Amino acid sequence: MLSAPATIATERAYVRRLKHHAPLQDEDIVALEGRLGRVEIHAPGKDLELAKTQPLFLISGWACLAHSLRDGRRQIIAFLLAGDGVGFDLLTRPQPHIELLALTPLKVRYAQPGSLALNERLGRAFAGAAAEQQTRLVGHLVRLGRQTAYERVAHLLLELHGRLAEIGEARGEGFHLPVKQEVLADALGLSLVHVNRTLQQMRRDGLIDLRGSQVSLLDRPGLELAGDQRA
Amino acid sequence: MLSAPATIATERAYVRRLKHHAPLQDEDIVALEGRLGRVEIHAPGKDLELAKTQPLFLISGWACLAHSLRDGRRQIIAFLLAGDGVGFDLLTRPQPHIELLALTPLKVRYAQPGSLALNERLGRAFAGAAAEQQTRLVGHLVRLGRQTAYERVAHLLLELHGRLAEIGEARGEGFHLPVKQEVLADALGLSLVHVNRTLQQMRRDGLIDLRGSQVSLLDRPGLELAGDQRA
DNA sequence: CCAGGCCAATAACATAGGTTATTTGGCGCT
DNA sequence: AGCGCCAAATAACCTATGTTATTGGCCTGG
Repeated sequence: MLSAPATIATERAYVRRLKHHAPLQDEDIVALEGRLGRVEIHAPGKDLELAKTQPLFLISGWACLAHSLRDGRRQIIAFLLAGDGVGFDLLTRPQPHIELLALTPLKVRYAQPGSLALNERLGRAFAGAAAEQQTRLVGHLVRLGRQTAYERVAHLLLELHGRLAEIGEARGEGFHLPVKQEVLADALGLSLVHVNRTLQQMRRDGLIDLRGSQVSLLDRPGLELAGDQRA
Repeated sequence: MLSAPATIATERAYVRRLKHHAPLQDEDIVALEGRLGRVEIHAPGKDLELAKTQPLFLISGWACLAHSLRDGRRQIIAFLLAGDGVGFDLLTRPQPHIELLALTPLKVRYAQPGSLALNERLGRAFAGAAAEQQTRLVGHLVRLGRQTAYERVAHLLLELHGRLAEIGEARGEGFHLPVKQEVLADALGLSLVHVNRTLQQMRRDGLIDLRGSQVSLLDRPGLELAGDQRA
């Protein structure tokens, strides 16, 4: 059982996420919660060992899925935020050589192994959530394949802001971006230095404000013009 | 009903594919076939309008999923070969702005809309197939984000050869690559010219042989050294 | 058998982005 | 208050890849 209201709100980001994709009944939630287990907190930098662990939901904090090459190059496959699930269904099913990395202090809740699609509605909810992740994956692929550094950064900032807004972690046009530029670089397929250059340029262009790890999207139309990838 | 044995073999590439992921019974196949419908042939260059169409299996030929940006830049998300399904489950579920493009004369077989996971076994088979596509998608992402042109080409050639071998369309270390270099470029996030340069270089390095659209992997260890992305 | 197209192959040049190194600016710790 | 550390910010230089253009082979249609 959960205690304080504030706790409830955050503990259940994943419920809101799932409800977003299918109209879940109270009984579904109960059934789902029945399959959820212990909560753990991990320190930033911790590798959660995707391959060996049970599926889990992110309660709070940022994580990422990353693939490292022999020589140390690293590609971040996806960012994971509160409410995101890992290890269910398809997306984020264990894959060779992919690690699940805590980027901030991370609170996760583990689930029983095996599908949590306990009924039709939950099935649709999980499928919807997985499809959403998949869409983001494709967007990321397009970024890496065919967008310039400037476009990639703009596109990623918009994506993150949108996702954070959905889970109530944005403040208007601003949000907290708790990652080093090195991490952005590994996500965007760029060098650390060039990420910095690009951020400076966007700052000079008046598109964003950046102080510490606080970002503000000052000129959303401008950012969308720069980053959007519609046909 | 199918007529000639040769036809059976190719018509059912998707059955072999699914069996690869779960031990299907004859009754499963029958049930599945019952939900499959008309066969169509499309000319190269044809956009099959992913969003408007039913799910389908590729019977023969090559296709791709592609995303085009406003200014004409294009990113190929995935290559699709005989036996691959499109529009089922997650991967290749209709997504905004993504087109399904025939790269060669293409024979496809449409399915009833809705899930074809008619039972437990079929469900696992489809999930497995989707997971496989997903793994490839992630591999592609790493290619685009963190590999050099040379590495990307090597990695893609190995992937294609592997997939073609699985469906009996490779000849030893060689295979037919029925796409223009422009298409490779759009898949690899490179320019046409640089793809050509890179192929020439690999040729000079004795890694591949290239005559017309026939490719041979002359030095597999060399290619793997160049292209593999294991940690 | 020639003309036109298409695509691979090159060449020459331009640039986005990578690399290495140095400086600056917080910020916690003693 | 001063030290040390880490990450952001810059600078200078380098290179992989992009761009634009030209050429040559090959096939196809007339």
